[in-house]
Amino acid sequence: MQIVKPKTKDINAGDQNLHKENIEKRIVDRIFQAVIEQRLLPNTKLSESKLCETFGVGRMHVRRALLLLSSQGIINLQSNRGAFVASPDQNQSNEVFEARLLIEPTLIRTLTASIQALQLDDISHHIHQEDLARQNNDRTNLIRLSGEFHVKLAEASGNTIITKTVRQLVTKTSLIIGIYGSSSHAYCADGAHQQLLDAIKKRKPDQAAEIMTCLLKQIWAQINIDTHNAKSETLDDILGGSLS
Amino acid sequence: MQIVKPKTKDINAGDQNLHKENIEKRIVDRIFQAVIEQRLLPNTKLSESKLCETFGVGRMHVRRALLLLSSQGIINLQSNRGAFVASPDQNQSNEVFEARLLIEPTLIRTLTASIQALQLDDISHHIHQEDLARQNNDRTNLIRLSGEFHVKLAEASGNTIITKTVRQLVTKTSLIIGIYGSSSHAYCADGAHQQLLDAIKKRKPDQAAEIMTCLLKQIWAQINIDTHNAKSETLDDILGGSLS
DNA sequence: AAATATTATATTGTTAACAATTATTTTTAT
DNA sequence: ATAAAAATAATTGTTAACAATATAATATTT
Repeated sequence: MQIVKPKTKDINAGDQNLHKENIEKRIVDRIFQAVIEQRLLPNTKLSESKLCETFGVGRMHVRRALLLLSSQGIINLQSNRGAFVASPDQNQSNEVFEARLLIEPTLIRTLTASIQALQLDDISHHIHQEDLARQNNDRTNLIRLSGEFHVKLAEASGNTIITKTVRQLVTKTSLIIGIYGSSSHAYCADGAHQQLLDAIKKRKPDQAAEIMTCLLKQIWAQINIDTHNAKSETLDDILGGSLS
Repeated sequence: MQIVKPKTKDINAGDQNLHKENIEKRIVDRIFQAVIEQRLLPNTKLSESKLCETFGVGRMHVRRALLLLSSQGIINLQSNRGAFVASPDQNQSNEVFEARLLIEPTLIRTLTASIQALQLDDISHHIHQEDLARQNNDRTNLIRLSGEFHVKLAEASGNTIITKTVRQLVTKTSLIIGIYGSSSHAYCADGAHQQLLDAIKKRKPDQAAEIMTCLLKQIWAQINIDTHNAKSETLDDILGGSLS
């Protein structure tokens, strides 16, 4: 028997080849992250050539990534015009909160029974970081951490389908807050996450679910208030100041 | 002012141009449908050239559609090998049922309060069709109708996010049944859908949610039984018959 | 004849050129 | 100077050729 001919590709297959298959998904993740952190605001145009430069990939991969983002409602693809970060209207915003209210309280309820001590510690540490951001009035980080808290809870379920769905909803929530949220009330109420954690630790599923419900409803209500205020302000802006 | 030059494209823009922007999504829907109806079985290879012929579109659109299907877990893309209809393993199967148990009972509970008479009639008619299929031992149609029943309920919520999520879960369930389900118990129990409808009509949210929970658990349990049986059969097959 | 090696074929992955459309700038006319 | 028209540039959409890989078929060796 002869010596097996080494396949040059497999030998030097380090990180590059491992990830080469998921270029589109990596681009999608990066854009997701930028949306969550509100570095990418609604209606921002995502031109193909710029994305090619940014990520150092060919146009094909960028276009495929944009298709994926479009299918998840994070961007809108306009024919012959390009890709724009989504700008959810009132109706879409309601859909997001309805979906979150449908999923997350029940998720917490089931989680209360199954969650492990290690995961609880991780979440506890996360809440501490949120507190720091709040103390420093670091709004950007606070929005990101608030969102990631909910994703972390979903991850604790160990269910990748649920995790993916929640991440999508959280990302859209970031967009909604970016559009409609005032600077004052754009994230989860102070202490709510700690209360949630306590209820889980005490293994009180109904209480935990109730806190989650209140939390989400509060954000939703605040956004509706902000929207209402923003609309009247906008009207003034459009009509302009005094005529003198 | 001159007469505006007519744009030839817009004038004859019938069905063709209207839909031309969503070629990928239309391909995705067709493949979804084929999976739900179990015409496309797990591990079936979807070659690009054949799909091009089938749908009469270019390779680019097919490849983009395959990417979307892959991102939803309906197919697997293997590098340089092609696209294969997903074949969920035990773990993925559990994730699907856990997700359905998380979403659908709560969905029904909220639906009980909000659903309209017209939608109830539509669902009633749907159940009648299911009964017909059952009487005729038309397993293929029964699986399709059973799945569509759950999608119809999601649609009744008026929430496109929920609808999309449920459709995805139902489609995966069809795959799972295709793999693990025996011919006898591969769809929702007889009468369960009618019971569900009755509970909704009587505006009993808890009862409706409970029925849905039982229904899903029953399918899940049956699949686990079937899987167990299938495994021992497979072992015999692999080892072969007597040695004489 | 069976197993391996080699060649040929078919399929997927990528790139680059081209076509179609939109956005921008320049020109022209009032 | 302003507004419409024309020309230019930039961007997106599509196609087709090419490269890389895997599968199938053929030939070779033991």
